[in-house]
Amino acid sequence: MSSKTTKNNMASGTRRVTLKTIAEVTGLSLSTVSLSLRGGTTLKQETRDKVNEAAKALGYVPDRAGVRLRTGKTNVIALVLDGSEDSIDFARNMIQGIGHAIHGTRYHLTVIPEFERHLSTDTINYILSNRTADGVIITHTGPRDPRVQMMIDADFPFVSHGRTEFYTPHAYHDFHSEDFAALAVRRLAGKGCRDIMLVIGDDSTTNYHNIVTSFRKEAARAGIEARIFQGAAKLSPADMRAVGLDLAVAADRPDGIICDSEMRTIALVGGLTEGGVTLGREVQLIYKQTSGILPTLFPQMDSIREDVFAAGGELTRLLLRRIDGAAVGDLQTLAEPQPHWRSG
Amino acid sequence: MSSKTTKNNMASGTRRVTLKTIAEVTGLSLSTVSLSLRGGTTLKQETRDKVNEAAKALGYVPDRAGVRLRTGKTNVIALVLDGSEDSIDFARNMIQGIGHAIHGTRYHLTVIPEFERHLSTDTINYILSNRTADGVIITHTGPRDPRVQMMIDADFPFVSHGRTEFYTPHAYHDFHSEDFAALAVRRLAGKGCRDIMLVIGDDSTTNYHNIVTSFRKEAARAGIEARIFQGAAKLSPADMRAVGLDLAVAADRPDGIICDSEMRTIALVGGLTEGGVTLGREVQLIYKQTSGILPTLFPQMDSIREDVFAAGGELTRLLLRRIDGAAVGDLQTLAEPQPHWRSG
DNA sequence: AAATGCAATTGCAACGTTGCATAACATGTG
DNA sequence: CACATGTTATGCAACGTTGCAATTGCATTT
Repeated sequence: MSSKTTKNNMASGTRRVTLKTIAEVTGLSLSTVSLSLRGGTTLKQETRDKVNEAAKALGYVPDRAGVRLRTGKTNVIALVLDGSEDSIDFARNMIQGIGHAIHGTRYHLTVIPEFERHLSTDTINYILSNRTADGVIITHTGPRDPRVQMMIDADFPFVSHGRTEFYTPHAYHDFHSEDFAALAVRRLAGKGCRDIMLVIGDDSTTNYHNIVTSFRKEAARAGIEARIFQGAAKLSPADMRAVGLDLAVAADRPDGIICDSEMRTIALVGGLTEGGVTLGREVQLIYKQTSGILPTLFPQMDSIREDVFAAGGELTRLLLRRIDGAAVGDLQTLAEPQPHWRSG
Repeated sequence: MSSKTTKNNMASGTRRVTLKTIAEVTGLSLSTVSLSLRGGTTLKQETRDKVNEAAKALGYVPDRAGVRLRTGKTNVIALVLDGSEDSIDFARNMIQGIGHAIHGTRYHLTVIPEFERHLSTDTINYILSNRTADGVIITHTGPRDPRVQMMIDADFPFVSHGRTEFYTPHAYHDFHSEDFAALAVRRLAGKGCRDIMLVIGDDSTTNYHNIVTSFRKEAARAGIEARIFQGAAKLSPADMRAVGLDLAVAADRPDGIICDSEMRTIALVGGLTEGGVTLGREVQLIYKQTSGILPTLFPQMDSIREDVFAAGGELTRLLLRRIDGAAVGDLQTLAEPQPHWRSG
């Protein structure tokens, strides 16, 4: 007479398996079952086996709401997803990387898309005050990123894709942008370029500064002319294409270009080509690549790769260790750029 | 003596605001506060105002774990993210669309990346049996998609990006692939093509069949030759490029091509161009476009657009209505293809 | 035989919320 | 004045979990 009136029905109509169910089946108390499942060492081995068996047979999975209410642990990590369009399929790769890393753990991933960058502190504030997640992953980090500041102040577990300039250390995983720029400059110099240009966007990120600094330094070392085209972030693809066209026919056309974004590379190459430039001949171009499709599009062009899938995985592993209390000093890693040089 | 030992500390050290807090502040009982906040009409207006004021002043937000434990409502929607790479930035656009639609609601988005397609029923099964979300969004739906079957059987709220062939109706939002194919064929015919080819991948989706059927029908009506290049899904971008190259130099080269994917379009165009074909001259090409970057890359080529951001928003709205109990018959919508014809 | 020590198990309260059943109170009716 | 009626507010139990304090059973020791 109770099975019909029970609220706890699953799709199939059977009652949900909770600790209570296991307790009833095994004849043990609820507390014992709970303790056993959490690996209580004071329990008899026989008891523990019995509980494990029953849990497995019944397909027990701890109720997230129960755990969360009692312990405060959400078993959720939050990805704050920047709206940036620089890198093709960045979101998919990052999410797949995270997903791969949390597979088999109790963690779920919630994604919080960001629409307006200046409101990003609201997002973080919401997560902090509502205990929405156990940890946060942010991307496109700035040197004095207010989101980082907030989470440091709150002592909340997070990891940033990108470094900062804060005195207090924090967990991060970052692309080694300095090496990227240096590699690119050396490659261009090696190909005989004497007047190179860096096309780069979004100066709000730390990577921007790292690239610019390294670019200048390495060009100086190689003794070649180095120019920077800034503010590309605000340009639409069509405008960027126009820039490429202008560049192609300019009197002081550079003989080497480094581009930090796939989207800009596509637009730029379109303009340059339309302007009559043959890439790899009159102008050498090296771009930062993440998606795998661009090498197919531009098989003759050099590129340097960041593996965003791997970055997602690494960020996640760092974050989980941070959540488990690891010292942030041990949670700082860099990914080496992977050069893809064409024809020697 | 209790403030120090309290567990419920927020980052700032202040106690978390719960119904109890409001009850203490207003001098009302916990039950009354709860009732009032949920809009209990039996309460005096004066009381309700008092509660609302206090809640606002204290910044009360209902605890998700508490609500979830008590009611079973998770306030979560789950996006099962297909690993497909056909469409550039599909994931970002979809997620942003969903994010935009749930903004201001109590819903959060969790994303479950899918690695192996044949395990997709495990994912759904997990969600169903663990009450992980209130509703699910799936993409890349097949005609007899087992995920759909499962959720129909379980009477679980979901919406699919794509239609199915099941007898039992369900909520969906889909791109009008038939119109896409028809539009494309007519455009090619109008440009004088007499021998057109459809390059299409992944025959596991319903869209595949819709496109193929419509393509054949419309070509027959126009009285032109119609070929289909199948199985493109399994080809790498490099292989696809090779296909383009082969096609360019083939004796029976088609004079018009329709491509259903951005990634394949990029690779294909690369091969065709390398083979000496000038798109828009010897061969006309129309592709399905979602990202906005391709028109910059191929300014001379026609395309037909699906707005994935809008699709994400629409899917979400349908799903939320479904969760609220709307009849599925009212939750089926199609998005019209948006032609972007170049030069008249 | 009572007391001690130890191993193994359990009762209880709490986390924040909701909804039912009931209580308190004021007002109107016989 | 006793009683019913309606309005407004509240007590209580439950959702599933955890961790502490307490209990049980049993073998040793005094």
